[in-house]
Amino acid sequence: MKGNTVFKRSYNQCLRRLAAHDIGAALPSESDLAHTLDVSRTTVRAVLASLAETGIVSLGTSGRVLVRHPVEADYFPDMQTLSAGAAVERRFMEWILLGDFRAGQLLNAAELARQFGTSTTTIREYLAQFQHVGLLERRPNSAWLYKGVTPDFATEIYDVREMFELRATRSFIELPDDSPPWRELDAIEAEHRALLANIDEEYRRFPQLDERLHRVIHETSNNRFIIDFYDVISTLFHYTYRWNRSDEQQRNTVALMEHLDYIEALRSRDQRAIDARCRKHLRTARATLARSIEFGPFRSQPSPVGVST
Amino acid sequence: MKGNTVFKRSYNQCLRRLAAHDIGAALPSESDLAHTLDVSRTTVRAVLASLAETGIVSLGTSGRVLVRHPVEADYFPDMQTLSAGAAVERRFMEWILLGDFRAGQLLNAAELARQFGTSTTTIREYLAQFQHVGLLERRPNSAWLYKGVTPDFATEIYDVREMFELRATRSFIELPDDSPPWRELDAIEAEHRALLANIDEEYRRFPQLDERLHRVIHETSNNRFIIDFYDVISTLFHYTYRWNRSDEQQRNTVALMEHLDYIEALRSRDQRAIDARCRKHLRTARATLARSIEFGPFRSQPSPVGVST
DNA sequence: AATCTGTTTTTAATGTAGAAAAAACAGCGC
DNA sequence: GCGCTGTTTTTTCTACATTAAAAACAGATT
Repeated sequence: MKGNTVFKRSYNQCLRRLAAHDIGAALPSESDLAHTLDVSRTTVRAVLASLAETGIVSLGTSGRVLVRHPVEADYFPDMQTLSAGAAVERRFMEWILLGDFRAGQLLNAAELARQFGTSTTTIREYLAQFQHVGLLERRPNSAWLYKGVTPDFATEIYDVREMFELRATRSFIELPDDSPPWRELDAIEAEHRALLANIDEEYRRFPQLDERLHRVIHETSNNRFIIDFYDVISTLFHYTYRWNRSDEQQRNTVALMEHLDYIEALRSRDQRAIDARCRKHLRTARATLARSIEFGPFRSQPSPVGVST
Repeated sequence: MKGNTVFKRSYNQCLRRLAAHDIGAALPSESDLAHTLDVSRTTVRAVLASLAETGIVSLGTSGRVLVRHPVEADYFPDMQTLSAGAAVERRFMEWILLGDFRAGQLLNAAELARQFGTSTTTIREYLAQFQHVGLLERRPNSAWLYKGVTPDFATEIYDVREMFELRATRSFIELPDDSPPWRELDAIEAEHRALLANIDEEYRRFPQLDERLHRVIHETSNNRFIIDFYDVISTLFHYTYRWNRSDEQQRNTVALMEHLDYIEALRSRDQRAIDARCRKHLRTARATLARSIEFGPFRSQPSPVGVST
């Protein structure tokens, strides 16, 4: 039937909020909570009922009142707070990109469902979505084909990425200096310098910063296709990044410097300079991905499940 | 449960082939048929069994033999030969793009299922696919939002289209003159001239020719993202084309001429000329879409309410 | 040995059911 | 009127069941 992950997530969120309240303080109204937790009042009521049952809140004379602070054991495990679909997405990405899975192999929906502990319906829905990442191909009335993160794939995705990012810089430099994206760029630049100053310790923070820089640029494009495509890139790189950890600090340092050059070019608002710096950085990133593909995913835990040839 | 559309489609295909056979002639082997119809032998056997039952073939001394030629009544209606998913796709596109449906409206899966005569599962799977066309937005645990074919949408889709098509011309002109895409271009050009010579009668054939030209160019890109995107464009335009039929012949004539210029530029392999002609044509096409949006879909199915003006 | 056909086993497509969540409704207090 | 809570109605989500189609298996025929 239907999992109650929304309830569990809301319950946990609610507990976190209550931790800041004083004992005996009155809780906000149901509609209020519904709005802050971004769920329906129906769910809020279920949460409140459950909290009352656990004895964390109780009905005082004028509304609900906090009886005791929540402890660690009151929370639901984090794993259970992802919706079935989101859970499948994560497990699937890890399985396909970090596991022992080769281009050209066929996927079996029933097998995956068993392994991930969900129904085939959920698996199917997710696989269908995943087609658009370009890694899966559906063969009607038959299995799914994994096309693999091959050199061809890298070329294709980077060709599009370059077009889109260059285009996005055009809209970026149209914005006034005091617009939110430029403010964000200031912050990003500052973080770059901070990170470079302490690169030996913190070089692992690079991917998160990289994502932030490229995303703020893409988002100014105001183009849903460009932004959606960046979501694909972002997800993908989150996983392929782990394939090759050799020279990681060295590579991140280079990329950070390229970012600073790129940012400087953006500030100059000189299209030619921007194109040059952007292209240069993406060339480096493309080469990094190409190397990662040579390495391939770690073979730490080969799983023979759901595989056929 | 599961529709038998594969069976019906194969049955019809089989009948079409038999029409060319002589009475008494032996049929090909099962595996042979399975290969030519591109289905499994299981399906072929079901078709053959059904044909035997209808008396169209019978088991002679040495294999199956054609008894009588099929007549019109033997075929299944074409409508039934689309898989549930494909049928929903078509009905949905017609409903959303040709029907009275406004940007910002919410879609109700159960309602759609009832209206289309399928299950909610099928509807859901299709709606999920449809997100990436950029016209629908999913709101978890709630309805789907139709974002509408708005001027913004037109701008966004054409911005990407222009980038992609220009990029595709780069790979196109790399190919040798005698490669299949250039052969196809020759054929397309010839059809353009033939159509222009008889434009008064045949101007309605333009969309099909337009699709052929742009597709052959996009496909040489060898980039799955570019090709997938052209599928989106192609589907979309197939429907929005019907929104505005004023000056149709005039508009098609202009577009055909622009195509010929574009083709000429491609032959010259001069990038600058190609860019100019391609951009010019896409500008025209973009303006046509913009005009269509002004007209909107509210013409094909006049509302049953009130009197005509 | 290779190809054909008859049979059995798997797997994907899709409808249905039931729980969770949202949305709508209704009465109450101010 | 406005916001709050209790109740009822819809709608989405997801497990499961069932059938169509594919794939695998096996004997027969050339």
